[in-house]
Amino acid sequence: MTVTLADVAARAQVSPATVSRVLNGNYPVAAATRERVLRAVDELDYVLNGPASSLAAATSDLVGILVNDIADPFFGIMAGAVQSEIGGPGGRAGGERLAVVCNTGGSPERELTYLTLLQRQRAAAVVITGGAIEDAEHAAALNAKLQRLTDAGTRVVLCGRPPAPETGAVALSFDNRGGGRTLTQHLLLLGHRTIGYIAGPEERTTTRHRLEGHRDALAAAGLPNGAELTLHGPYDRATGHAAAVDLLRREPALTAIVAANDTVALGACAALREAGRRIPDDVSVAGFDDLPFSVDAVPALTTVRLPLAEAAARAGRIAMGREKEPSGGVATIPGELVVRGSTGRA
Amino acid sequence: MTVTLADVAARAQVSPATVSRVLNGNYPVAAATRERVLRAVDELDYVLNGPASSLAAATSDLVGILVNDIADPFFGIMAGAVQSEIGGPGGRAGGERLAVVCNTGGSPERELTYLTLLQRQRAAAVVITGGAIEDAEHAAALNAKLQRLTDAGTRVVLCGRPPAPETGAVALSFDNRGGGRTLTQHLLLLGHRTIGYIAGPEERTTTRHRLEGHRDALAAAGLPNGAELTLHGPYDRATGHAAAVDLLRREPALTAIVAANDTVALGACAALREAGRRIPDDVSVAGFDDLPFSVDAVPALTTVRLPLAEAAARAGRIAMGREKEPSGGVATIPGELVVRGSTGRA
DNA sequence: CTGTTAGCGCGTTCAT
DNA sequence: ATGAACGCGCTAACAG
Repeated sequence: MTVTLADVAARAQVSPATVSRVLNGNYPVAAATRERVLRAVDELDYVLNGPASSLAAATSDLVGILVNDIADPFFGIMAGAVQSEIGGPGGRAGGERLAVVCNTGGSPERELTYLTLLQRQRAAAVVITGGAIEDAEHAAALNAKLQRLTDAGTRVVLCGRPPAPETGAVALSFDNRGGGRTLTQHLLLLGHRTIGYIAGPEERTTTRHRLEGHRDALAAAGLPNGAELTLHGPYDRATGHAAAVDLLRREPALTAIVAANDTVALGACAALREAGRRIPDDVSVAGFDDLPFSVDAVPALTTVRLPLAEAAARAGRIAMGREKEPSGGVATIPGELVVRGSTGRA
Repeated sequence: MTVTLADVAARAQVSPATVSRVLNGNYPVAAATRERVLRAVDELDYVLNGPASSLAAATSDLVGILVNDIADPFFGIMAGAVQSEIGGPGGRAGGERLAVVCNTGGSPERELTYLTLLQRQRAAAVVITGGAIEDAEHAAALNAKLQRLTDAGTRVVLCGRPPAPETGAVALSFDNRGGGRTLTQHLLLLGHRTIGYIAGPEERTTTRHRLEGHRDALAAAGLPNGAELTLHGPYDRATGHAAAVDLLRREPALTAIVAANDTVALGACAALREAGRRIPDDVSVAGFDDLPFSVDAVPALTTVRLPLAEAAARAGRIAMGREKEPSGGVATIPGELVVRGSTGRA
């Protein structure tokens, strides 16, 4: 049979309440008593029943982390950073909180389903990473859900996505638009005029903002928005490869390609090499995010660095109430242009 | 106040028991009644209380996944694959199970702590990824913990680590030794005789097995084991970079470097380039794992492909009881040599 | 500082 | 096919 708190109490000759207090460390207990209790716990190999204590306390030690795809370093880095901040003192039962990582695959339905599941678990907090899906119906459903979560006392932090006004959720957004603008300005400065753009999936804030930044820069230079040299696709290598092939076919004279992110850029580089184009001599290539492998690309990738780990760590601390929210519940985190070998003069 | 099962029951004019049955779908309920109940659930925005049902049912919908570092694609890929298999029908309450990802950072203490935390949550299953730490004391403690988990009905699957005999845990191990041997054989065949080896951290099964395979191949060719050209370090880029610099200093005449994994290999490549050595003309480089970025390295990395996603998916299915265990509870998964541009004739 | 008393919300017998 | 009653194991008042 499974050993319970009462068993420990009996063995330590104290009341169940005292055992609970020792285990949670929330109330003062005499050192001698505590010692006796801990010994009993040890001797009986007792392990607290999480569901039971969550039920009684009406809160759990679970923290949800929503990601598109945990296998993608972009999300893996953020998930790891959040997790590193949710432990430590402050929680019940030793202060160890558990991270529930939910792969939404970018699906609105799964996003909502997971939030319901986390609500069911009475999660202490939820961190939602990555851009949002731009669909009015889904946005309404999502915001309603966020509202309900925050009403129930679950702290919600958005990391890398635009604010969700009136929901009680805190937002740490990346300045994707500014980053996109800076990147394209850099290329324009190098003399590029015919620039292909491999965008992310449509209907996503990240995609739209980065693209808008690109077009902002183009417009500021008096150039057309290059819509006919803009292709969309998932944030993966295959997209970059296929799109680069396509771009080369459409416009053999292009001198630069901007990719939605570093992974896509890597695919584009491969296609360029296969087509016999030298980087950056014939075609410059730029990415976004500055994922760890980007510095080791050959040539190293020019990109926009997003402080993923720092931002996610901050999101984790805010979710735990260990850092105060930004004023207005919203903060915009800038990206930083990192110029490396993959871009050069046109 | 939070709405409970009883509220739903009242609104649907049925007993709480009936609502429970509808929600869990485990007992027959008249279609009309079910309809009424579901409508009430919807109208009240009712969300099941997870802790309460876990307490009553003595089991939860949580599945633990232990990883060294979720930001490392090696682990991210496995975690994602496990998660993709733990949903679906079979569980309670809609069959959706939640993945609790635990970053151990390779620390034995954290490994044990997380297992206790998962035991506390009454996790339905636990998948432990990556190699084990070779320390008798820790191994004993770990095995005892695994034993207790399996005794309590938690299914435990080891993915990418050697079996833990007598614990009730199923093991899907990678043939790191065979992979290491094959890789070094490949280099020997290309005429390399002075080979540097950048191993992983000491005291880890993965490190030891890959290194043993390397030495097996060396021995079979009648060569010394090359201990003086073997360096240890964490599985990261910095290790690869620093070790390659060191190796070049110790043995300027070396013609090949084998790295503990692809990430380390990338760091070594960078150091080699900085030192003016061409790959593979001057020095061949090989990695291990075949992570996604390896094909895009320049030159593309020769490596040993491990079917991470497939193995982890299988681990997930076994953990859910949806696939039968391998005979004896142990399966060895082979790696596959992938020859690309980073290795050439000596 | 410690013991006593009530539930927390649900699943599951047993009846019907 | 449905209802009534009990208990899962623990925490949180309230006493003392």
